[in-house]
Amino acid sequence: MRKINTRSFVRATRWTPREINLQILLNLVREHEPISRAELARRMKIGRGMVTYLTAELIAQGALYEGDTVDSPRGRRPQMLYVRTHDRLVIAIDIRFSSTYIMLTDFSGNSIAMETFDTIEDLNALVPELQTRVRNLLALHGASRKCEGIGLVVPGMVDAVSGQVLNAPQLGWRNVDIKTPLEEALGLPVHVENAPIACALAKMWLGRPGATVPTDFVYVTVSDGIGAGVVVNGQVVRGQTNSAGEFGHVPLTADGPDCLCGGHGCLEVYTSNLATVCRYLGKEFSPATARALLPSSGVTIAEVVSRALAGEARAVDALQVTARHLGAGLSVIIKTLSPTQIVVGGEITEAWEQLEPTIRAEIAARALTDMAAATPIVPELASAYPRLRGGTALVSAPLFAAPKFA
Amino acid sequence: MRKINTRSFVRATRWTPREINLQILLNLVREHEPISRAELARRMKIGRGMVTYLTAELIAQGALYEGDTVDSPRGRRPQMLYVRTHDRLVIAIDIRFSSTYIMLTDFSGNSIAMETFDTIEDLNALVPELQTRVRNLLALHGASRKCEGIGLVVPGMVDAVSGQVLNAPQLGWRNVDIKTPLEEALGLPVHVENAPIACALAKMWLGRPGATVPTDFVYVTVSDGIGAGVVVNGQVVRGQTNSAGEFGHVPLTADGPDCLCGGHGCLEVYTSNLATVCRYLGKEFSPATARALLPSSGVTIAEVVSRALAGEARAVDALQVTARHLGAGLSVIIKTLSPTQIVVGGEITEAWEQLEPTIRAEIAARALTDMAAATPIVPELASAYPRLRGGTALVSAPLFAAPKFA
DNA sequence: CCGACTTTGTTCTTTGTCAGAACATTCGTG
DNA sequence: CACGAATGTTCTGACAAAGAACAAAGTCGG
Repeated sequence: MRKINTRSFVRATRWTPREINLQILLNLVREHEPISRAELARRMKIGRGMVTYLTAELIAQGALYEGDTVDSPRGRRPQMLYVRTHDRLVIAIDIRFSSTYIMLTDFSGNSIAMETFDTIEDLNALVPELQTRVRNLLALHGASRKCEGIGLVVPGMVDAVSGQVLNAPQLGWRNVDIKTPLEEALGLPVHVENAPIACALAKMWLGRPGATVPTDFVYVTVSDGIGAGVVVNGQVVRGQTNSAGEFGHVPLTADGPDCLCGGHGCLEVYTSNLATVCRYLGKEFSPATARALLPSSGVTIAEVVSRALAGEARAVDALQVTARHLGAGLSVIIKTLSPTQIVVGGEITEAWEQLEPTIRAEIAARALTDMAAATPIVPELASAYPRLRGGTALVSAPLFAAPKFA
Repeated sequence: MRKINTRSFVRATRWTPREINLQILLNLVREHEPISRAELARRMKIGRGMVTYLTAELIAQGALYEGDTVDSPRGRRPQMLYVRTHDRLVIAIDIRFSSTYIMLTDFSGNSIAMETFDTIEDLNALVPELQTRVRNLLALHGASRKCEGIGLVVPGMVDAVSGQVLNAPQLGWRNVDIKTPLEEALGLPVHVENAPIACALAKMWLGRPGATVPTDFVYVTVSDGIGAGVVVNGQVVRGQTNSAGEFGHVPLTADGPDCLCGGHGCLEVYTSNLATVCRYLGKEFSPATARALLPSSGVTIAEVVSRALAGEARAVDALQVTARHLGAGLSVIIKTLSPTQIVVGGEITEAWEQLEPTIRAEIAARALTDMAAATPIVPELASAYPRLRGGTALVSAPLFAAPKFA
């Protein structure tokens, strides 16, 4: 039950049913590809004539294409329909604290080529660098295929409407508009988004075909900070100030270690990668000491994880404590949003077999109901490049999204 | 950007634009009443002919009615349209721990008559009692007006689809189906809903005409427990298990007092009315002692509030501590959902002038951004009967909700 | 090999709504 | 009292949805 906003509604016209049904059809093909017109007609409960009509338009638009006919037990052999993905390209860019990743993918997120370079914080240097690299990538691998846009993923708050980066502390960016100069430099539409939200979008829109895709879930990223992309009713929750999902700064204790946010005992000071590495090194965690200590120590979270996997007791213990606090944090999410699942991303997921029992036990101990205790917690490995997949989703998803009416 | 759920979509038909535009029209009348056809045509950017056609259908349905013509500076005098509310009745029922309230209202929530009786937990006795009382109310005040349904508000989790009360600890109900027997007894549709959600629905659907109605907010109820109704994008968030919004059991400290939920240091053990009264009495709070102590002490939360308003230091202090913790709890809501406003309901709001500065200060100290710190916190007085208004909204809102497509 | 049957896909006709023009109504004004 | 201006109604054309009829392309059994 949704309330109509009488200040910004979209009135239906004579072509509205067409728009809606085209979009439903497109999504049915996406999720059941390959699929025949007759099967689509059955699923949509419309006549085959209508399907012919609608598919013709989508094929003309270049959204679908016809494949071969396939065998059928009897009767005329159906002609299969596919979503056009392989010759529609997307540039996904993931800007992180130390490195920036650029990936050329097709429309469904398959990687074609990837590059990395040291992150450049200065916009005046970054944009030309991106410009040459993107042009090279497209010249080398683009062939005759068209690039449909750029998805830029940033570790910080992004304004959904303008695409401005409101605040990205790791890059020192505040109210930075990278969208406009990049669009001018490359002549392609640029979509900018916060990393956890982009990861959530990838999960929702680029799931493996056939897999049940959740429409109510939370994607929690564990890296230098803790972020979350919240999806409710198949829609991302941004909140009034684009700052929804800051579960990293929910306090677990009133008197815990100080946090950069000004609070104390935030989830982040117990479970961020910085905190885990500090714990491994046997040092008290504080944001200041962590920044100073870690680079000099030469120990990274990946190192801690691999030592834990190798069985080193100190590393295992450090991760166990992280898991316990993470479980406490996730149970806050379960209590407040009751999602159908929680996806956890970040380097520590490589050691998921060690973490999971502890996380689950912690959640079970704190859950209000049995069903809440059983909320699936799903790891996503860093090797799947979730942020870059998110970049692709930023460009491709809008073309599959539900039209907005009323 | 919403994802289409390909397992449960609603296909558009030839009548879809009509359905959508009828609903937009109805809502425009609701919010701008009285309003003429010509004005509606301008607001919807359609021809006046279309408006005549659509309003004729709504008038035939009994959703609108024509009022008098009014003066205009020049030209033909416009004929005003109104939403039919005064002769469409709703029975709102609020079942609470000690008392049950029944209110007969019109469609927009105006009270016509009200009754109270001691709550009966036994369903076999409760349903006949409600049956006779509702029949009497309708016979006395109903006149020739039609009652459109019953909105039943319950302190506990309710399954959105079946209307079953899954768990209402204050009433000792577990998987209780009150909807079916009540519908059979009275021959009217019955809508059952959890109290904080019902309050949120009332806020969204029965706001004063002209007031800006929020579509992203959280309604927090402070009573024997802490509950919350979460509204995102104009839709209530129920979560997988109808247990979203349990902010009352978010822990503020890891080692605080035990809570009934099995956790420790939950928001509820610091800010519920039981906790506040215990604090006033100078007793350590625990759920068991509170239940035992409070009835014998004879002190209620209303008493503590009125003593605080009279300036009694102990009462003022008890409420200040509650306010401090409540501020901490609300800042969790702000961080995780970033709503455009938070509405606080419950007896303690009578002392809002004392509470507000403390709550605001606590939120400001914990907020991540200036805008988050400025999130409006709005009190709703118990004297406005928010739960009963919620009961009315349960019946009337569905008739104004946006149709679901794609 | 051929006709009966089955299923897919296309084309054509009917139906009903949207959209906009034309028209009727009702007021103020010179 | 004609005229302009605004509101409200009616009429007509255009066009998409719905569904029937038809064409296409296969299997199967005799």
